[in-house]
Amino acid sequence: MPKVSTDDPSAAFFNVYQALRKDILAGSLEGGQALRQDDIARLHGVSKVPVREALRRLEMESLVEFRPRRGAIVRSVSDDDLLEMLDIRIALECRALELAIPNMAESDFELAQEVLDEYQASPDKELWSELNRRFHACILEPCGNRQLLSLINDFEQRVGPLVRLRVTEATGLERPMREHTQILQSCRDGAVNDAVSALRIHIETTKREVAASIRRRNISR
Amino acid sequence: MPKVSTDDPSAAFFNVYQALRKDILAGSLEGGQALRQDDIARLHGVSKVPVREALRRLEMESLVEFRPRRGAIVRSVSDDDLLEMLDIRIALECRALELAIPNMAESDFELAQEVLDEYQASPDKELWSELNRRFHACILEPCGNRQLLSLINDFEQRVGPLVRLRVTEATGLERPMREHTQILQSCRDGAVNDAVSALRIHIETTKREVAASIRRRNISR
DNA sequence: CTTCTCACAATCGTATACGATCTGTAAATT
DNA sequence: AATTTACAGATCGTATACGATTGTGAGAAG
Repeated sequence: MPKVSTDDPSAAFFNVYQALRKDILAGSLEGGQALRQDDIARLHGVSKVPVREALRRLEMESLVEFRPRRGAIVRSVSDDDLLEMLDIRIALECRALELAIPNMAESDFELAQEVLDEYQASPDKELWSELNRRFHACILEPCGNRQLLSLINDFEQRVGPLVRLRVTEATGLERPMREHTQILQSCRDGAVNDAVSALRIHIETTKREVAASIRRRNISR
Repeated sequence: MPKVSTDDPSAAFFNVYQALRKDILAGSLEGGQALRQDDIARLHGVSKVPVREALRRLEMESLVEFRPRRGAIVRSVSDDDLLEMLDIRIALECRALELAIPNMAESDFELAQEVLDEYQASPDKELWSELNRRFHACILEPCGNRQLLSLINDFEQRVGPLVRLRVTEATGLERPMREHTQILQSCRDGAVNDAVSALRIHIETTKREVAASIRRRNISR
């Protein structure tokens, strides 16, 4: 018996962290909601120490906010915050693509094309956002900059669900598909500037859609 | 008697966090060095709980690394990591400048010019890096994107000291001064593309200097 | 009926306590 | 002599305990 001891060393902290993060990103927890340490601890069958570590980590991610002597609350993402994050995403993804293109091999193009084909074939709206995510990951991954890819991934996880709430349903399949195809073609051609500006316009369009959605909601109040 | 109660609420955690962060960024703690929780706790006159919270926060910043059951160590920044961070800095600062220029007022130009004048007048090498930091902050601040500025600031704090170790002494005053002047002039002209590509070249030059320094060190081993 | 005061419950932030695991050293075995 | 085993000290990760602070509701004053 190996007795590999699958027991995670600092598992308690990490489990709480992941659970809270998942719930916050999924939107199950409303912004401003108080996160009582004792409750969370009991819920996960641990004590407060790992809970506080998890909350501190989430605080660093700006997912929760500590108020002195009043504990942690779920940080609500304002409209401005969301638009700011989209601007940052433009910066990060465009740079990544710029660095990625010179490194792309034929197999990268094929992989990206497969994702687009799957996209085309999928009637399921639920899958679109996942396929969109995979396409972006696919063309950016060759950049070889792990920290950059990690940053992009973090922002995607925070921005993605919020954007999906507003535009994915409305935007349809046609426009993103056309833009993705054009980006991939420019990558194939090694046309760095064309590809980057196509990607930039692609994300800027999303940003404008989000801004429009926000505008409409604010007007109709 | 106001009895404002200057006592910080969660001061213990924050003091430890800032002290450790300062030491790590300043390089007083070598990469790989073990950070013993009990020692740090005794040193700051607190218990382990705030220490662990501080370490978790530093872990999120990739400044320390937790090894299961073996505690935390100072994360050493590899040469590749440093070059990666400079690439990210290019992405972030160029985007910030692009967003900033349309928002710049005359007073912004004046402020930036003052920094450059101070630069010119300062014979003190120690001040150059600080003035360089202030110039960058100055022209990027009008972008109005708080999260972006915060990200840029984080990277500056991590990259700055490491870059300074290698290039500041060698590069002199003339080249940065010329590049800064040109960037500011393009900003004044509202020439966004010129300003951004000048800034990009400015940072890329730094990256090349760092890469050259690394190369030389590796060859002579 | 409204507003202020005050005590009590709830919660936070941190210290202390304790089992589990790791590391280093010295004896024991091959 | 080299490698393995055994044991002790150190350290980690977490649970429990406790003072401090803040919100809250009942009762008194206006």
